[in-house]
Amino acid sequence: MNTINYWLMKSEPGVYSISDLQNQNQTIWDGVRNYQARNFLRQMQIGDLAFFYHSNAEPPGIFGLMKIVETGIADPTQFDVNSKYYDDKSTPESPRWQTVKLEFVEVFNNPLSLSTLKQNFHGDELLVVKKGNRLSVTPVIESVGSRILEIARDT
DNA sequence: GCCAACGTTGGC
DNA sequence: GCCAACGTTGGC
Repeated sequence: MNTINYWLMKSEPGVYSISDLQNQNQTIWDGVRNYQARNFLRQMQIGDLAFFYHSNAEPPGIFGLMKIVETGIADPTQFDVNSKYYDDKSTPESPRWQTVKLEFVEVFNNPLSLSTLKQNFHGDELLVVKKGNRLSVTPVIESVGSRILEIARDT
């Protein structure tokens, strides 16, 4: 079966924003150092769609869409002694942190701020609106994902 | 394996 | 800047 999954991925726009991805077209999503988030990265399939969420932003929310174009990439920053994401327990033979390559799809006409998301979805439907949730990579159930797309593309 | 101390995330 | 809600670390 080749079902397309939806994901939500957070980044602080001051560090890396949807505009940065638009300019670059593709990026490796590096720097994730949380096991639960990494496990979701491992589950991603080529062709899956991911919402780009701006955290620590004004306002926080979903601002665009990207697509997974490559999976199972060893995060290069884990081997870089000068990176803040360096992990001395990880080796190239058995890397601890895997990630994906993403391609820009679109900037949303109607971004969905966190408050808008809270009006439309509950915490059990969409983890990012759940109080206390800090995961930077989360799955989005399909019906919620397509509803977000509808709202985001509405003109 | 427990859990206190500490660090981080991220909304407000 | 505040602080709630986590996750991680390390002594025992």
